[in-house]
Amino acid sequence: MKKSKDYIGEFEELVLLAIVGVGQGAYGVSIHEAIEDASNRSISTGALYTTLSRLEDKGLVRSWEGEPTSERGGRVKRYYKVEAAGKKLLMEAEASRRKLRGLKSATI
Amino acid sequence: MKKSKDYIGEFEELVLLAIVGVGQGAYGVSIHEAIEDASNRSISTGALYTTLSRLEDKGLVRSWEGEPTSERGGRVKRYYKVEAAGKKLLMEAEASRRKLRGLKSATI
DNA sequence: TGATTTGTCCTACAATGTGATAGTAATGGA
DNA sequence: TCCATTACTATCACATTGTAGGACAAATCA
Repeated sequence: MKKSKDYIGEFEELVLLAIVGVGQGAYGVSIHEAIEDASNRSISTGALYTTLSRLEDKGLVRSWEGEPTSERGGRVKRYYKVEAAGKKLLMEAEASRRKLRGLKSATI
Repeated sequence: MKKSKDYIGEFEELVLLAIVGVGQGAYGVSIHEAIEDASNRSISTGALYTTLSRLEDKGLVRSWEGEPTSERGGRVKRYYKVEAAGKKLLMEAEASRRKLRGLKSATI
């Protein structure tokens, strides 16, 4: 876990939000699906796993392996959970935008 | 004006929001100040101008030179305004996040 | 066994984010 | 008048993020 900067990138934020949103049982495929649904853009799985691993390096998410299921091809899943540090950054990102939107001339 | 992607980066979004928020008379220094105030992090001017120029290349903002003022050192300012395409991307970014936050388990 | 399915991970490159630093035009005062 | 000072914009080079395209792994089904 590397020391993290004090903010997160655009895609990193989507990934964190997706993990929180999916909740229990968030893993690669379900996270991927949540992001594609919400953003209407297609995300390569490579992009997702790379980002997940960077987020973990920075201590913003934690992951662990589950049990293999008995579905066909039911390979072991890696589950993800957002750490407190990750939630804090999510809130800060939102707060910054809210402040800017709150300026007198903001109309968006 | 290059063809833009269908989303904007984290800092780009702050810059766009700041321009909208500052409104009439948004220029380098006032935008810089708005972002630092809202985000509680210090932004180098280089980062800002580089980003402004990229946003303009992508057609998301427009800029024009103002008149020199009569203040000491009152050099010509370059004013900025967010174009419709920029506002659209701002709304889409917000919409994606809102959808993710709206998932059943979202608690943030 | 081997084709198929569900999943994860790696690699290489593009785009974005950043500090450091330079440059330009105006003013004010010795 | 000329230079220090002020207000601002701009460029460079490098770090960090974002991304596609496969490769790889393990389980099931026939």
